[in-house]
Amino acid sequence: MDSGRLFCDSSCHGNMFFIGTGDSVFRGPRSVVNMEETFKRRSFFSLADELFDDDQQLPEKKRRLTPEQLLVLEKSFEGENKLEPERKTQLAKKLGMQPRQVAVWFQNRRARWKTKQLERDYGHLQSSYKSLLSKYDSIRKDNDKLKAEVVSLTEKLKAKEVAGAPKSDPFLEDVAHAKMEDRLSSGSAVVDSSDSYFPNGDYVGLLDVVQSEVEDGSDDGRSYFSDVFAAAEGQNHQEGEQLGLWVWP
DNA sequence: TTGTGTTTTATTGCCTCC
DNA sequence: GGAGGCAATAAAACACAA
Repeated sequence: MDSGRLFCDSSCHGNMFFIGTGDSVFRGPRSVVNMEETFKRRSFFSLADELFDDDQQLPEKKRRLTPEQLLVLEKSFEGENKLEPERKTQLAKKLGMQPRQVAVWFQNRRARWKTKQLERDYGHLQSSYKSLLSKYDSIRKDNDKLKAEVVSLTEKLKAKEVAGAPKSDPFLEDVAHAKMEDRLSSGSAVVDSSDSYFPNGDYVGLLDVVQSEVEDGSDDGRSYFSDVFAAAEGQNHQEGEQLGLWVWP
């Protein structure tokens, strides 16, 4: 058996060298300059003479931490996920570990926590997006419905004009115009022949403008329902903050 | 038993902060 | 410039299906 022999053959990986054979190998940096430093930094085999016992057996394999050690480390991590030097030393002493080992455990634990957190954040964002999308679809449908009503009423007004309806009072036209704008901007304009603000008025121009804006895409629908989107975004903002997520400003 | 995928422990190199 | 953090990665340990 060639235990303890330093070699670097085809089994070398990257910048590593191996001591020992088969399953029991000790890996360290290939660089000779760094060897001594690396031996000092080793956690399980922190010094070269720790590698082998008196019987010249193979070095101890990398071992997992005991459940007791993990429990204490987890509790400590729960309290504070950053490790100040004093706490590191205390934990190492208490658990019979190298301080470096404790530091590495915290580092890896932070990495695991970050991964889980990203997964959670992704899930929350996905559900927020779905909820917003469904609200948007519903608003879009309402908008389509209103557009259809506008078209229908426009046609009725045109027909009435052709039939020779008398011109209305210019003052009443102004009032009706203002009311129409108000109802359109609030998104609540439901107009039918029995409840019309414009018994004799000519609002084809106004209606054409509204209709063309919607059709040519110069308005994405949000300007008509800005309050709804603001509410949805506000809700999302609140939810995001509650969940500790990044939220748009 | 063995092959394969996942988790855990550890190293390296780079970056930032004091 | 040294200490400490993080991302990327290696490899042992472990889990599990075939």
